[in-house]
Amino acid sequence: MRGVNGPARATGRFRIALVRASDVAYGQLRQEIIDWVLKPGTLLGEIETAERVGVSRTPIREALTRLAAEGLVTTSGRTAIVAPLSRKHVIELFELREALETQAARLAARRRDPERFATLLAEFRRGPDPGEAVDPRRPYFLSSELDAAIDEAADSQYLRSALEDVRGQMARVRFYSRSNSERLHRATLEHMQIVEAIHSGDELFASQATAVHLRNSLANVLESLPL
Amino acid sequence: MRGVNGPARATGRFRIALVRASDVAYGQLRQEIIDWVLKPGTLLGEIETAERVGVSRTPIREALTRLAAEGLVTTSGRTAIVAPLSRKHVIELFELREALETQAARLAARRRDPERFATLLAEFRRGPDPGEAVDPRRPYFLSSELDAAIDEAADSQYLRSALEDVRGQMARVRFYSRSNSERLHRATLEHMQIVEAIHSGDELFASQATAVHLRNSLANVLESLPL
DNA sequence: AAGAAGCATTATGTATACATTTCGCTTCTA
DNA sequence: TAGAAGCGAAATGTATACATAATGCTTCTT
Repeated sequence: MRGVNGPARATGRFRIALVRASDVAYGQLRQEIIDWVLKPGTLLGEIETAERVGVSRTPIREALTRLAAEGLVTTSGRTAIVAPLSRKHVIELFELREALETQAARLAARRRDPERFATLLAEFRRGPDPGEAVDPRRPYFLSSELDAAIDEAADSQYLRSALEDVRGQMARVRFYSRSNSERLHRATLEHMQIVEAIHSGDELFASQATAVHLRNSLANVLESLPL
Repeated sequence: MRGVNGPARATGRFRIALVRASDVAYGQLRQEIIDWVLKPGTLLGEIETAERVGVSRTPIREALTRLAAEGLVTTSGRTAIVAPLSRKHVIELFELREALETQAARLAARRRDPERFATLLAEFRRGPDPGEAVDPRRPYFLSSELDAAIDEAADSQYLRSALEDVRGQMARVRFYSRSNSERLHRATLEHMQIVEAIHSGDELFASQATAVHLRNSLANVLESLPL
């Protein structure tokens, strides 16, 4: 397999940025771990993984290193495995998440652009247009909109990158725990309360409402988690 | 340079674990960054770094990937540089640190072994033995003892690993900001208050005392930081 | 003289070769 | 039959070869 390497290709005046093989490997493995195609504990042999993904061992190694730093892969001795995920792991994940999200909410309340959160609040309050079908994915969309707005408002680089790692883990947890429409509704209400607190610049209540939301969320996850 | 590879060597019934070249590279680069031998913004070319450290590019690449995940190296496009460190970076680092340390203190107060923190408190209270010289490094030693005790008591894996990354960054900041003996004394008093709070199981006060300590610490760092 | 174009050097990204260890299987022995 | 020892296959760790892109310098043109 010669001559397939090189990170980018220039064609005329346009530059077509070919993604690096290590990025492809990282993205694919990450998605497969989140989607439980690769289950917790699965052994990630370099050679086997390289052949499966279709690149050589070098970019696989880099991808595995990155995933290990992100917490999705654990390296026990010489071998890399998909990070285990027990109830204890989930609980500890939420302990980190609580630390990060409450701080992010507090900073967001301190620095937010009120316009931005007024708009977001309107989106939360707006139901489906008349005659339009209810989009079951809308709560998830709104939730990620909120995450993005908080990240932007909090404007704290290190906090943000720590949160990104945690969200990757959360995606994996959420994929496996069954979503409950009753819980989904209540979660949306909790999100609205957080948006309101940030909008009004109430740091304390923003962090408290976030803490409450996370406790409820953890309880729901643990309840619906078949582990 | 052939035949120098291989991760471990078995000799008789003892196994002498040879460290991997990537670990050596990681450790050396990390220390050099923390000690400001490699200053913020320094370009870390793979070839040059490999020759300097004395290994090939492969382990250097892994070390750089790890350092990037840890936040000590920034990768802007294709090139890796030692992570910049402005006042803004320091402030944002403390925003993350506040989130993590207050949570760790809270969890530690919840789960601590009272004996452990009673012992630690005694160590804090004990002055130098009669006739013994005052050890100027003692405050730093006590501080890291406290960190270890909190990590152990909090018993939360993800939180701990996030804290480890932050502490690496902090070591770099601390190395550059001048230590002030007046501040050092007050910091020790603040530490004692944290130990007391955790010892008595007072979660709220443990996190509050930690927050206060971090604010004071940040103020001191910013004051003595020649950036 | 200033700017653009082209070429050479150098760096990164990837693949692969090779040394060594580890792990599993077989076989031998008590 | 159980356990240990030895052998072989496979995997990891490292070095290096090679392809391509980026960078800087020279040169040509207007």
